[in-house]
Amino acid sequence: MSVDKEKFIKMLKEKGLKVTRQRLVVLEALAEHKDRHMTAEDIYDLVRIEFPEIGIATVYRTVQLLLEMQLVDRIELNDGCVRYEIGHQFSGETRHYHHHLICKECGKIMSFDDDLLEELEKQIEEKTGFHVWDHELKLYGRCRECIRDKE
Amino acid sequence: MSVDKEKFIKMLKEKGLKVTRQRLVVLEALAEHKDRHMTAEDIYDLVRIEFPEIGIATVYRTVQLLLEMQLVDRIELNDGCVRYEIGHQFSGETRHYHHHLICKECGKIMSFDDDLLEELEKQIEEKTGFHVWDHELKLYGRCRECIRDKE
DNA sequence: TTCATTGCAAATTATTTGCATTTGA
DNA sequence: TCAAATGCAAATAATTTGCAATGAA
Repeated sequence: MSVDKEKFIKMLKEKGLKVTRQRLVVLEALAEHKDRHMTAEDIYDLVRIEFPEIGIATVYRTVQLLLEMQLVDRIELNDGCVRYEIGHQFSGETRHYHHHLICKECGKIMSFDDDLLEELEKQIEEKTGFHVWDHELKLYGRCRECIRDKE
Repeated sequence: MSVDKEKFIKMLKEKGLKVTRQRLVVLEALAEHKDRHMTAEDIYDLVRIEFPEIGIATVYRTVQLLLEMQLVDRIELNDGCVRYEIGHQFSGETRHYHHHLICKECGKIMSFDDDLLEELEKQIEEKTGFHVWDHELKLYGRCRECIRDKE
């Protein structure tokens, strides 16, 4: 965690931006809940526990900044809510393939990593001339637990 | 186009719902602009040309109905707008794999069909026990035209 | 000190809802 | 005829913005 924080601080300074407690606290909340895929409200609620004075506008502004810095990713699960998760890039990986398994029954979201789409990207580039930079894959279905509970 | 309309009318009647001009006009707008990936506002603007009395609430309600009937799909391109497109199912295909190539430069959205992910789905089911019903894939990058213009 | 950042409240945007009126079956 | 559907306007929800006060460099 603290390594991530150092990186963030360095990046802020390089950009001539200020290192504020608000910014650090929002980043921490995201880093400590990689799995939760939080909305801005979720982050706000979490962050207020240790920083009650923070305003939700600051959370939105910080999340926006983190998106621009490519430290977090934005996900929409077609339920109308925008969610944020700490970028895989940030966790030390080279290219960030963040795919999601979304259970339509319990709403749980699982992440998984895979390189299978590189072949597909290559084919698309050859066929259409479209150059792929990044992709996002969502798989909807039923998770193991929900399948078991229904049997 | 008219075949689609007949199918929709049949489905409405089966559900005991009424066939209204508003519903037909919204469906038509979507069918005639498969490629446009329109927001509710876009549909509203289009539909008002030939039906100025229509209210935007009716557009929202109709689109909602079409989603429930699985005649249209919902897409979010991570630009904050919810968009709708006539379902591939509706166009006669069996399973609807609607993938999108999104150009980050000009914003153009291209659809393409592919079955390559069936193998991936199989692997996921084996490894995680998650049963996949449907998937959605978005590929971000630069389209052929934008690449050419920059050279 | 000094300008970026913040918190607050008001504004904006997208979508939904209540209700009186209209309309399709 | 009569419940379902519509249009309108008001309500809600999510996000953004203006601005005076605050705080990091």
